[in-house]
Amino acid sequence: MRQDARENRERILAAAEQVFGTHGEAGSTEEVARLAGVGIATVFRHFPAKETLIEATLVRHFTGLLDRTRAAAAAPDPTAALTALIRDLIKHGATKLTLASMLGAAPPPAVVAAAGQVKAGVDAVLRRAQATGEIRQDVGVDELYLLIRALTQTTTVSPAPPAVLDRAIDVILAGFATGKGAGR
Amino acid sequence: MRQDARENRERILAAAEQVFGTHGEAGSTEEVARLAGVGIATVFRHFPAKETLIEATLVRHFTGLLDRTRAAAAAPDPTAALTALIRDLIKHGATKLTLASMLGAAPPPAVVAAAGQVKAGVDAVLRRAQATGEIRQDVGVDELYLLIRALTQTTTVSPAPPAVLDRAIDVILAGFATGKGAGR
DNA sequence: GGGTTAGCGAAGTCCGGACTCCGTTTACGC
DNA sequence: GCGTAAACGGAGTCCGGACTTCGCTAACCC
Repeated sequence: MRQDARENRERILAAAEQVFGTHGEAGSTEEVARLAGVGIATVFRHFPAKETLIEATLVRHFTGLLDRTRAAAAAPDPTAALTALIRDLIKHGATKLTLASMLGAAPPPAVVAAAGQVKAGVDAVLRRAQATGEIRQDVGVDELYLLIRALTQTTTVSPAPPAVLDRAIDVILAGFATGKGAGR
Repeated sequence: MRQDARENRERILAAAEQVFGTHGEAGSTEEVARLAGVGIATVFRHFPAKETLIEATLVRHFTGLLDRTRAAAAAPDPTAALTALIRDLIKHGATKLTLASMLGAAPPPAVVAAAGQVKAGVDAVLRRAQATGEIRQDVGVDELYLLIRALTQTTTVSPAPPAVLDRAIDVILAGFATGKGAGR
């Protein structure tokens, strides 16, 4: 592959993350092309269909999340690492997880695999924190991941004031701490 | 207004809630018409633009939520009422709150008003529960409403297993209970 | 029960966005 | 530098979905 082609591909993916992240799948391919500074034909040469472009954008995005998750797994204090990871995923890393809802019921295997790796990474961080006894044992990564996804998605669609989001995350963290049975 | 017109209007709104709730704003007007058992022109006669239809659907929906909220405000045990309301809004009542994200940055005043009433209703229930001392004082309705919206939206877009959702709600409820400072 | 008119549905028009064609440009090996 | 083929961009085509038109149907009033 020629070097300019490689560069364009990267610029298209970056533009796509921006556009689809902001407008959801309603974002148009032409907008992506304009933002990337290329012609629309170039977009379709690299990604034969809009769906392909979305898929590649998602995989790229999840790969970025995976890096953050890996870093958390290696941090010294397990519980602090977990809470920091939760904040991190919700506030910075996962800005465009909304994308995940764009493929509906049948996401392509590559995306499922990438998302699964991230979830597995979060699971590892969670278990390590549970082992310290500071985090409840009776909840698993499914619940945590659901909550992360939910807040990420919602704040992406309609941003909440940072202070509100912070306190909402506090509530979740308090709910995950030990010292209280199942809520009710 | 003639009686058949009124009936059709109601059937169209019910169909719209179904269609837009399932497919988001990607749902087509034609689909709504088919589900309502009327011609597409009838839909446009009652609601001159798709946006108008969506707006009316949202107001109708929020009105339904308001009823549930009012009922909770009148229930005997404040804390039990709050937890039940949270579950209720997330699991049954708010199935299509996703719609709320459909109008983007500038929702029509009627929708804002309807949503505001619901939020005020939730606030009343929350304050009553806080007065018992069983619910943390350092969080407000903003955080609660954000979490409800988040879970509602996410589970609408990609349903989570009921057991997972239940436990996730438990975590939130535990986070709202007193007996632990701000999470961290 | 008959006239009137609000209300109806099917068959359109129109537009925006996904995708293609083709003449031109430009990176890269010699 | 120059030939060549990979890569490009803009001007299309095509389709699906929002909205309109118009001849017909049937509720309501008397």
